[in-house]
Amino acid sequence: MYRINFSDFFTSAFSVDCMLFGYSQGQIKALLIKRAMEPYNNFWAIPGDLVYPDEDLDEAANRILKDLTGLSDVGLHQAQSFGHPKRHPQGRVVTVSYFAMVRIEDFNAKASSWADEISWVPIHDIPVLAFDHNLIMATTIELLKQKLRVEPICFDMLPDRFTLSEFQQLYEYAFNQSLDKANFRKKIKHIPLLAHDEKQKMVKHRPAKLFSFAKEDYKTKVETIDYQFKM
Amino acid sequence: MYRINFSDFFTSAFSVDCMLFGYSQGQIKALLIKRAMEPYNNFWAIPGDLVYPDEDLDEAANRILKDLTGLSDVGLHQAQSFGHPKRHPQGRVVTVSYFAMVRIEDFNAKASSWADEISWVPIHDIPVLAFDHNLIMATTIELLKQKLRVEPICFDMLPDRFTLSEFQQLYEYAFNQSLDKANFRKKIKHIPLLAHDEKQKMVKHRPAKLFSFAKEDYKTKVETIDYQFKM
DNA sequence: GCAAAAGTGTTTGGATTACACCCATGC
DNA sequence: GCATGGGTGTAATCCAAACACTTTTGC
Repeated sequence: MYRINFSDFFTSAFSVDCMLFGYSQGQIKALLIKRAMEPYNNFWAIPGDLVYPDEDLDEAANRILKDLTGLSDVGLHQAQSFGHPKRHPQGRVVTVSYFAMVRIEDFNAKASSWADEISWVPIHDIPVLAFDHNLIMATTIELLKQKLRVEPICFDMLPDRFTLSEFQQLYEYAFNQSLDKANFRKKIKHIPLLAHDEKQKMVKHRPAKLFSFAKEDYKTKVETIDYQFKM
Repeated sequence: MYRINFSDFFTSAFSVDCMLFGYSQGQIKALLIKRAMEPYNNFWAIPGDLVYPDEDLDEAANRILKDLTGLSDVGLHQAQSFGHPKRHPQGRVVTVSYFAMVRIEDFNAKASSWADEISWVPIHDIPVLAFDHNLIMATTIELLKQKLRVEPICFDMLPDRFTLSEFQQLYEYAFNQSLDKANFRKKIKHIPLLAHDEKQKMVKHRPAKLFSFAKEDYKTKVETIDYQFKM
């Protein structure tokens, strides 16, 4: 029935690659680590790790995220799986890629046992990476962009309180096109935002109003009316 | 560094589940097989198989498709991976789900070594399935619906020559809502279709014109202008 | 002629676009 | 006062929904 023994199928390992995306200085950035071990020693890579035999995929992704950032309860999104037989030099390792959005300012990502250096790199300037990580990165960034269009995940990257221009610039960077300010503001009218009395400070022009995303209102809208976030 | 030996990670297997979708009698249907072996003997299940240690994931998906239908060169779409440690009773098996569209009339799907019965089941009437296949099926159907909105994959399910009403009914069934005929025809104006002189036959009403999807024109449009299929 | 579905035109209101203009702040 | 972005209004246009109507076939 099979050309090998049944038990010979149970000789593979799994890893989870966990992409972190954040937003700062008008750019969407991905967290990369510099590997401090073979193979691909000293190459930039996507944070990832092997999955324990008794661990669920989501669990492993959360563990890696926790190790790297100290954060838990971050919304994780599964992207794609990659399984070329030769993709890992030390054996058959199929990897499942995940991604999550974080606020870069909220924490200090720390080097962990597998890395001695980390860096936030703009998604439009990704260098050559270890393994097949360039393929994984490119595929995942495409998925991120798709989700930016239909889910309010941008607010997980923006600061808790943000200006409408910051919001706009995020989309301008993601889709690499400039948008008309007035039209952008009309387009987002449907999104439940909370306007604060607080204003921007220390800017040498008219200070902008600060907003936050009204998550609860959003959830209610989704459940009650047939609301679909759209950008 | 790890709480188990490095070699103990290489004790897992992975499988590929390969959902086939087709369209007949106004319904989108999925191909299910009745298992003819333990575990879950006699349960309906998604066709799938273990992946050989030297086989890529896409390759395995193509192999299963070929075994089942005799078809190759079918557009396969990767959906999601499922890895709960207890999802398979015989060991750690992570599964990657794929789906593909086929023309049900074009071939006779045949029972294979793992199944003695197969059936095309409307996606709105899926029974209880083996393993965690209900979860996999539901997730994949959602993805199918998403792709129906932004990629011309419906034409892989429709007959080579179809009427505009058949086309419309496919979307009506998928999204479970009726659509206005006149408006539907305006909405699809942007899709490159080829009108044939041929007409529907053997119908007791005005025969409808037959169309096919102009795949080459579509590709050109995507490459030259910034065209995006949208439904 | 009648039933049934194919196929088309018109009106309306809401969204999208381009563009112009005013406002508040630091220096 | 001026530079810099914040913030808003308007008119033209496109698009989608609702609905009515004509056409072609079998019986």
